[in-house]
Amino acid sequence: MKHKSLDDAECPIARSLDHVGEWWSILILREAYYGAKKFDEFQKGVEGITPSTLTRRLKHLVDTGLFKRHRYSEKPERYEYVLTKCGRDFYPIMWTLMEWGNKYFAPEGIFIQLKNIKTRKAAIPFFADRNTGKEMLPKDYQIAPGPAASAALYTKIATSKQE
Amino acid sequence: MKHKSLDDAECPIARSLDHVGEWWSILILREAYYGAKKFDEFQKGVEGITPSTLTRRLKHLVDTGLFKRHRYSEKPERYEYVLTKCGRDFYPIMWTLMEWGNKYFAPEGIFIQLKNIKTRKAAIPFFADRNTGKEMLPKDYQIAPGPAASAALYTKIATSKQE
DNA sequence: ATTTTTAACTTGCATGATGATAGTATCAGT
DNA sequence: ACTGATACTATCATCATGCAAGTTAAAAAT
Repeated sequence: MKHKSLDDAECPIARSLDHVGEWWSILILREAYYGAKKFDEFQKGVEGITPSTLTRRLKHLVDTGLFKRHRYSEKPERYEYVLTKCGRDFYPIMWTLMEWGNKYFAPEGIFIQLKNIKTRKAAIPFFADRNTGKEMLPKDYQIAPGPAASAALYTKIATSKQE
Repeated sequence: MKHKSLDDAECPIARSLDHVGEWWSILILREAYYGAKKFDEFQKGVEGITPSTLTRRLKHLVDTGLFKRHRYSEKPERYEYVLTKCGRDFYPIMWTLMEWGNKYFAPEGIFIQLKNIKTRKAAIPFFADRNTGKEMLPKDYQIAPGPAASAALYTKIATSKQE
């Protein structure tokens, strides 16, 4: 789809989506977390993606800094796609998407879940605030303008009655 | 974009994306968290969206259970879009997208952030595991097959070398 | 009484992105 | 020479989107 870049929007959510908001991008990242590095691994893991789309998406993810394209073979020219720090730090979004999906869209039961590697116990993740050490509940927090917010954004948020 | 539904995929991430994976959807949800309910509020808040796309997206979000279309006026036929529980429970994904965007794509500084309503202090969210009460670090956790996983999925995950 | 405004869309068209399918290029091994 | 692995590229019909304008219907303003 044609749509303008959100990279200059005054909103970190919009900017994040500018990097991973297109179809397939997050599924490609999921495969990377599973350990995929090579083109074919992504193609097999992400069911239904066409090679041309995979090429485009990988290129975009490399261009915006989530993957690094690394040449792992000289003679036959071969590349692999490895996550950068930025790409690795995407994991909280992956985890929350997984939890939300498990909660609302898994009537047949849980397909995948997070497990503690040592104890083998399924994790029950929740948000906590480092200031208090306590759980962050939506009723106690709201989105507020930060130091770099423009006057317009400030007004927009100030006059909104958040849920 | 034309693409098959991921609703039957054995992956909660794919299923979640089936609901909110299209362009604009998450931005529309963001506006809902700001308090938007009416069509025009969404259109003003989500910069650049066209009314036809907004109509389609709202319809999809209503169809898949994130919003409820509620008639708030009889004489002039008027509807508003209110979040369901499922839609409200999307907030962790919104929060993590916001944090990730603030961390990597906000060179000018923070535009918006989460604040504790009482203390007015900016939150520093992190994941904790209810089993241990401690922070969940990616190195200690991995994606594992759940009770409903098929043999094929089990094999796929078992043979992957996760990062 | 007439005009303007508000609210919630719909319609039509050109453009751009995607899915399906097939094909290319290079090298390794048999 | 042939097969297979790896990493794509090419073509084309179809679908989704952006853009701009129009619609409906009531309320509010003049």
